[in-house]
Amino acid sequence: MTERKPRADATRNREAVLAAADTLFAQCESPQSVTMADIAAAAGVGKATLFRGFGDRTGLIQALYETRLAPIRLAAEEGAPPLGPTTPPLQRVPALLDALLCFKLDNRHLALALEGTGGDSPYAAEHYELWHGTLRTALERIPGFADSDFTAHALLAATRADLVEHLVGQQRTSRKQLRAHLAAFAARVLRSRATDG
Amino acid sequence: MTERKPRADATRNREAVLAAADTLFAQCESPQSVTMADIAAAAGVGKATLFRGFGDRTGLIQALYETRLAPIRLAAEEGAPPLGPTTPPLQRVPALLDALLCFKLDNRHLALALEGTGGDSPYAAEHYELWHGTLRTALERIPGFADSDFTAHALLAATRADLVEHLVGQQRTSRKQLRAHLAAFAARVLRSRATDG
DNA sequence: ATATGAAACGGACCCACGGTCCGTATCGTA
DNA sequence: TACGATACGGACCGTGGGTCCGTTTCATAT
Repeated sequence: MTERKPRADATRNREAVLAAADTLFAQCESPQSVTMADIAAAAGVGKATLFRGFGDRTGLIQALYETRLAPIRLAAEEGAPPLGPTTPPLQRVPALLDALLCFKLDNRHLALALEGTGGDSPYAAEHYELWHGTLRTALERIPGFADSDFTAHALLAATRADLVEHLVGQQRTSRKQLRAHLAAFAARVLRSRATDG
Repeated sequence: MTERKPRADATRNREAVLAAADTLFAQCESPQSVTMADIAAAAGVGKATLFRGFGDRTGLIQALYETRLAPIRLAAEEGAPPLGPTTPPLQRVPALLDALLCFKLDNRHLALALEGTGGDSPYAAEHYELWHGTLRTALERIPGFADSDFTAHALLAATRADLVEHLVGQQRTSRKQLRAHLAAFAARVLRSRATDG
């Protein structure tokens, strides 16, 4: 037997940490105020366990974010319309953006924690590449659509966590309004044909 | 005499600090790596002088940013076309965005430092309100243009410092390309009439 | 010139937080 | 039940933002 089962306490602790971090970020005022020690304490675990399991703060936040996002990502990669790849791009692009926006609305603090990690650019994260790739591909399928790479970046930028937080948290924009705004914006970008002068 | 002249050393030190911070940010690899102690040392000044003069790290960076941005801001507020307020909006909006982009290209590290301060949202900064207001006003002047408020946010989001850094610093996009991309994107947004269905 | 007090100075100091170390406890296997 | 591998936890460390307070320097009034 060269295989070795992973230890039970390790996986149990990993779950405990993710759960604790999730609730802490959800409750907190600002992600900045949630420390690694807080998370460890809330999970009933030593600090070293956090760093052993996730590398560093960014790693933990990314793991948590990725876990939460997984269902949506799956739906976008191989799910049914309107998110899945079989959807015609003119419907799929707005659907993808709306799904992402809703996710950020539902996980404001977590998204804020991820994008505001400080030193590490949010554009380095794996999941960003994924969304960007998906969106870019969809845009490329629109006949005569140019600059799909930059356009994908620009559209994603409109869903940045701190912008969402600013509009919803500070300026009291409603969820419905924000979704409508983003949809209208995306529509504007998509509607405009590349037959410019 | 109830008035009192400001002390000479105070103003002199303020300038020294701003100059030192400017060069340090310009040279550094990542804004994160420039510490307050570094700036104080480079300026030949005690740390307390930084905090007395600017409040905290964010305050210092904002002051520096504001100083550098002032000429462009002035041109946008009361200058001649194509930046000034007399320009027709369909030309002015792209001009404003291009000016802002160029500024961020020329001051990548500084802009990165400002937007990546961590706890403090870049949307809280005074200068953001200014740009947003200017852009929104210009958009409102376009007949039949809806959602100018959100659109202004979304367009500005396409010039975010970390996006610029990602495209130029990591992905080797050239200055010319990036400007062209942003211009094309803005054109797409502007070209599309609000006569949607 | 000089006395005077307000304003500014500087660097030692504090503390919160991310990250590490290592002796100890626990798990899976034989 | 013995044993090696793996994970544990909390004391510990370094760094960096921000503060305190005794000292110095400036502008003013005589």
